[in-house]
Amino acid sequence: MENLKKKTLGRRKIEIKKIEKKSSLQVAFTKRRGGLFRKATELAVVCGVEIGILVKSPAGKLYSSGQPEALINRVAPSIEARIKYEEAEKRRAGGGMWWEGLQLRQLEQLVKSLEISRGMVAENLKNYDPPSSLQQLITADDFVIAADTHFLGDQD
Amino acid sequence: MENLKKKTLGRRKIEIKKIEKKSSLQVAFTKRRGGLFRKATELAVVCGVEIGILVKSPAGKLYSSGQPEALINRVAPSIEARIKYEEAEKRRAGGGMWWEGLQLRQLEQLVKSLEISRGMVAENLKNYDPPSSLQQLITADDFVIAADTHFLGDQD
DNA sequence: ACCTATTCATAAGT
DNA sequence: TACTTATGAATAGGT
Repeated sequence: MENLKKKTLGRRKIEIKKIEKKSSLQVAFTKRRGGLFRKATELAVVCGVEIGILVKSPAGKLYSSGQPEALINRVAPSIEARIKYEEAEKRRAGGGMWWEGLQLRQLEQLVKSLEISRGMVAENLKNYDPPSSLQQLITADDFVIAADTHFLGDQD
Repeated sequence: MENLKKKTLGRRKIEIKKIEKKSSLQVAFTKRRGGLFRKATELAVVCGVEIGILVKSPAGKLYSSGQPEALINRVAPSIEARIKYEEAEKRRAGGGMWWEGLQLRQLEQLVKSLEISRGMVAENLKNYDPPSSLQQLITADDFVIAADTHFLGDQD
């Protein structure tokens, strides 16, 4: 006679809250990271847009999808804009913002440093093809860059 | 008598390739961006990890989920590490890398600028709470920062 | 924007 | 760790 017992209970509804059991968390992280990166790739292709994702794993490793280097070129301008805005806002409102303690020279230096790094990184990355052995150095520095399915290391 | 006609065809399988019809692309982008950000938030909560996402829309607007500012602190070290690695590699292999044209001083300046911006941004963001009116300036500069569902603007 | 049939993602179990 | 599968969740197309 056939075994009528179901092989699994199938997917079951879960609460969106931190999983405490370590082995379950590891499995969930791997599955969900894969799903997230796949969705991101689909969105990028289907809609023809640029996407960058960075995920720091429970073990502290860094995974990426898309063009994470390009993120600097996206984030830096927003920070510059914020600083410029808040500098104006400070004059109008009369102080009290977080950069109060900063010297004007420091502020200028920050903006300039962002401009420099943004420009140079963008320029140099144009014809940059990462050597695979780069992985080792980065791992040694406690930074693992893993592009989509090409992830590294034994954990996560 | 009941209307037996199905109300919709339901979801249908699609090829993962760029949608050309503009209105469909707009709808797909909005839906998929929302889905991606929701998934990212779930992953962050369920697994207790840090995530940053940036998406540039078809119209050029920038949307984010997670802590995009913090990404600088993740990406910058990897670029620094890359530069340091390749500097060593250059000496070993005898040249031919992309930074060949850079003066040593420029290289040092780049690394230093990344360190400065990383440190200062991290320090200052600690007790930073963005004013809502920041949105306007950033929009004017052709950059829209939209955190998850709190997105801005009329398009996308 | 809403609906819903259908596809897709995934929690558990093995 | 990889595979299975029942079920929950996301979404394509229509309205």
